[in-house]
Amino acid sequence: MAEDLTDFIRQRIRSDLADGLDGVVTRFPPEPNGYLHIGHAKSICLNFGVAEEFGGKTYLRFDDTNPLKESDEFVDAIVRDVEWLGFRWEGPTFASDYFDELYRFAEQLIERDKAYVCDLSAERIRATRGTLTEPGTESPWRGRSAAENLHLFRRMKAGEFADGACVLRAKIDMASPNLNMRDPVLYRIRHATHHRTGDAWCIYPMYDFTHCICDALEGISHSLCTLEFEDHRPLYDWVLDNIAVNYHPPQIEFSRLGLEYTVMSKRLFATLVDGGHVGGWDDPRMSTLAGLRRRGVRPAAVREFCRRIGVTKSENRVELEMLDFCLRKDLQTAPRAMAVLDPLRVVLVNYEGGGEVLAAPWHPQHLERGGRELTFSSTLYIEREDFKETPPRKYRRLTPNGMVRLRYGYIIVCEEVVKNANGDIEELRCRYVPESKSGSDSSNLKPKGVIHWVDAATAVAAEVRLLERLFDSANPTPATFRSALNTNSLRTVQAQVEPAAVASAEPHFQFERTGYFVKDERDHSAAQPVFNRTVSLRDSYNPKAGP
RNA sequence: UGGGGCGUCGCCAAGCGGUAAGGCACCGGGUUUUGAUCCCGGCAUACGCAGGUUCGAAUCCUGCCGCCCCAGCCA
Repeated sequence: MAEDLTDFIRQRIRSDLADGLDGVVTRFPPEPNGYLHIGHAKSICLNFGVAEEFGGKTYLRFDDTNPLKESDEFVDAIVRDVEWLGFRWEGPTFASDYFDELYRFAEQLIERDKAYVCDLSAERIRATRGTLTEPGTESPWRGRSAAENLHLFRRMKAGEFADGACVLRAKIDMASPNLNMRDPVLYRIRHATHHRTGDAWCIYPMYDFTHCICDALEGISHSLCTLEFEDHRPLYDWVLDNIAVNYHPPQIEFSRLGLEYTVMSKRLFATLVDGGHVGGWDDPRMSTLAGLRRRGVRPAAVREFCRRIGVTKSENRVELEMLDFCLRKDLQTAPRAMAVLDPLRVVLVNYEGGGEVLAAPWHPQHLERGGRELTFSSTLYIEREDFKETPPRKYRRLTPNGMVRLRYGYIIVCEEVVKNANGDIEELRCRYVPESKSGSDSSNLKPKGVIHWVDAATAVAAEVRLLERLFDSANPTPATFRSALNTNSLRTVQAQVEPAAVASAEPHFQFERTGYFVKDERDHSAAQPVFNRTVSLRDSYNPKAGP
């Protein structure tokens, strides 16, 4: 598999390798505080992708330094999703694995007079940080001796202080134009049970102190992260420059994925889940990996998508069409079946056969994959949409006295439209052309259209979930995403499905002319079939264009 | 009006001083018992703007303009 990706990160790695770097080591470092989404897939494909391409390795490292938000449930979900995408990792490791070492480095910083225990409240720290245009002011505790700081820090660790009583701060520069360098907090007190270390600790290191050290300890050759951490790089470097480590990874930033009609934040997804706006983290409308999977998206499609969007430092908002293209491309090889989503009964007035069976391949371009049998009888269902009393321009389906071919079956001609008292069409009475049987057609008739159908006698009733975008707005923001929710994002219909699709062990199907569908991983059973529409088929029907 | 980034076709994105790749979308046409797939063709005299350097600039320099990120004891 020759890769030809030339993004700036790969260029940088090639250059480092040419300069003597002895191996590529990356890491994917999620906090286990939620499920992964497709934005994470971009990072996963990048980190694991470059390691694979350059013969290196990738750590799956959980950044679990905030016990209030993290849990094993999320660890398990993340492991499952990365595995699903098809990547193999070193570890997994946890930031909490390094709590002892981290603590020792913190003491080292104190001994070197590079960190101090500050008794200011959170509010005072904020107030004295200054603003974007004004420098901050130094904490009154900044001048404490190393010995006193060490003593205090040990008491913090021993649990002698309440949450918020004090913190450990880096001693850098309160006048730095970079707010992150104005004596950032390194450790805070949290009397909370950690999902892995339990109650062993009551002080927890902050991200900026933790991440760079974990990278160094694991020998990460390229620490790839998103753009919002650019301002943190000086701090990343400062920490490693001021402790006794012999290795200092470079942090390289790229832009996160923006996708139309969705949000890209674990926090916002959590809000949707907790607020009951969706069925859970794996709701098929969610752009979480679990949601995409349940919707019927396969890992190859996600990887293809990530390959196509590239890696740069530009802000971006990718159109949904790009994702849909990748889904269809991947599913193009799925077996075909017929399902009528909105059934309209058709009675063949001149059909007297019984037990007739028609042959249909699983895939029209792969006859070697065999096929299935379709029963045929005098009562069928067709798509309500496939009949129009007054056809629009360029309509190629059934009309009064018009003819159409039933896919893999016969040509039929509509002779009568039966309506109920409300004027709604209740059934169509049609004549079939006996000599037009698919494969042995001697009728010489050339109908303009071909439609899908199922035999009412053998069709299986199924719940089909038609999923639309979760938001009406192409760009929902944290401020607007509640009001931007699309209230019609889930439409459930009672469909009639060809029995072979239900009987088959295959989960993914193209229901001809209506899209790609998957058996719902939670709710589907042979007795009560439930399908989700992964993506509709491309539709170039344009009555306004052309002749 | 601090600091850090980014501005190439509707969207994504190549390009790294030698005269604008590719993909998605869109528009034509062909094949087709899925208005699908597949195939062929079209689609930036132009690179945020203005100057400058150069034989030559999207690429270098200067100055503007626009957009994004940063004031958690979150990551």
